[in-house]
Amino acid sequence: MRDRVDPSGSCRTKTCSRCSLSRICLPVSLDEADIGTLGRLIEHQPTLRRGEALFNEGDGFRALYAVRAGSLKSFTTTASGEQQVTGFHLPGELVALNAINRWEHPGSAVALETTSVCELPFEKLEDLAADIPDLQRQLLRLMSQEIADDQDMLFTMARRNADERLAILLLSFSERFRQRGLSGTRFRLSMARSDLGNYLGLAPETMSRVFRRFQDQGWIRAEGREVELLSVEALAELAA
Amino acid sequence: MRDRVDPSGSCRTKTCSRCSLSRICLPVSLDEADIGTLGRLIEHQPTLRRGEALFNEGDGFRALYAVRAGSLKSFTTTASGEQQVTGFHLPGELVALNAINRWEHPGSAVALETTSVCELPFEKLEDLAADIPDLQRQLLRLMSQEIADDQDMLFTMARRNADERLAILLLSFSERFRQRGLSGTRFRLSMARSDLGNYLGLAPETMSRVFRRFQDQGWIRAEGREVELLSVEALAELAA
DNA sequence: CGAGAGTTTGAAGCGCATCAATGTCTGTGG
DNA sequence: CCACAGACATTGATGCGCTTCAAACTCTCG
Repeated sequence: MRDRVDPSGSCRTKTCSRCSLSRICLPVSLDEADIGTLGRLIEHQPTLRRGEALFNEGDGFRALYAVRAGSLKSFTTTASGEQQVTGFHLPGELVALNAINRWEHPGSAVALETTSVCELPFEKLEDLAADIPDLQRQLLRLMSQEIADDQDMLFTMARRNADERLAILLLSFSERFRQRGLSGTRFRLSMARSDLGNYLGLAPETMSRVFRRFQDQGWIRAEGREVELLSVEALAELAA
Repeated sequence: MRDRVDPSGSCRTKTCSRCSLSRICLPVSLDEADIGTLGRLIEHQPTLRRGEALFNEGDGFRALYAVRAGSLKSFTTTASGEQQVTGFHLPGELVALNAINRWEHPGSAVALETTSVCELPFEKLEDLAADIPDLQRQLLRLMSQEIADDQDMLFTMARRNADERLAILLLSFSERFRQRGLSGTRFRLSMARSDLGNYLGLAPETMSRVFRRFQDQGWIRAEGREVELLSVEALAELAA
């Protein structure tokens, strides 16, 4: 049996060494000793209820956050009050990478369910990265990947229709759940349809219609927030 | 008189110390000595003609590039041959930040006019960043800003109509030219309308129509690739 | 000067947003 | 445990903004 990553709760101590997420989180590629050092950096591991904010747009930036369990959405808000969802964050993923330059959060992050995170004070993380080459490299890699992913998303928004966008998103979640040792074909989306739609630049009504179309085609089964992918191939063809 | 950055040609030597772009490029916030060290990293300063590629999608990643003079566009290509422009790069800006993780370029970069760049071998840059805390910080800041900018662009694509998109783009260029000591109200766009449109997720015909609308409103004057902003206020209001 | 790329303009159609109404879930207090 | 409120989801009808197609025009540069 393949190694499994327990996505909820097996990292109860303020250390990375015994955290089941260490293979997909920041410590990836660090050796034992360095993982220990990194773990000692963590000062707080706040737990948030559904709807609670990890930070708000405009807040001062002090730390990066690694999701330990649960999930978050990031979003910006316009003057007129509308929201734009910029991303969803699953266990092992880093939040606030966009806040480093201005030393201020350009958007908010809110828990989509009961969620706990590891707080990584950024100045200390920087100091540590200067001492541990592998950590520096990993930080740069994660940020580089975030840039590549965002640019991919730009392409999706610019050139794909509603069906293709949803197919791409479903496959993205599938892959991310799989990496975390969960099923890649059956999972629970913790966010509302309207959040998914907002992220994809589509109205909630359109989301609903596309979900229906996919079900009518027999490609997925969706009951509320539970989703089952019945034909990954069909979705992949749409996404191609 | 304000300091001016000569955007073309005043950095003829393989050093950052005497480069007029050092105040907006990677060396920002480094001291004299460190700037010298950084400059010694530069091995090549290739010059590209219009249409020549700096690198192609799928090429191995070895170095970051800083634009010295001229301009580039980044883009990805689909299986079916269509292009998606992911960015335009002006002097002082870094190219290939999206290639670090996979050690491979996820897109191509092509010169929009005669363009020269400084090649920064990445592994050496990493080593140097570990020695020079300010350099490490600057690298992380630049990448963080790129993430924030891309996410901003995502918002633009998801929620803005054609007029608003063009207004936002024109103001972005205006600001970037201004930072480089050039006029923020009169400048030459080195890329085709179709590239601008592609970047904004709009058809070339739509670009043409929006340009016309802006001119009819008296907000801009456009003759070919020369653009003059007549009412920054009107554009800013659209972009708000 | 000529050719090909880039631009403009008009006409038609389609995809998605919007509006409106109904239906369904979730969690809370009686 | 049930009833209810409020958020969320679904479905249909309509309209608008953009794409697409087509054709003429105009740069640019070899």
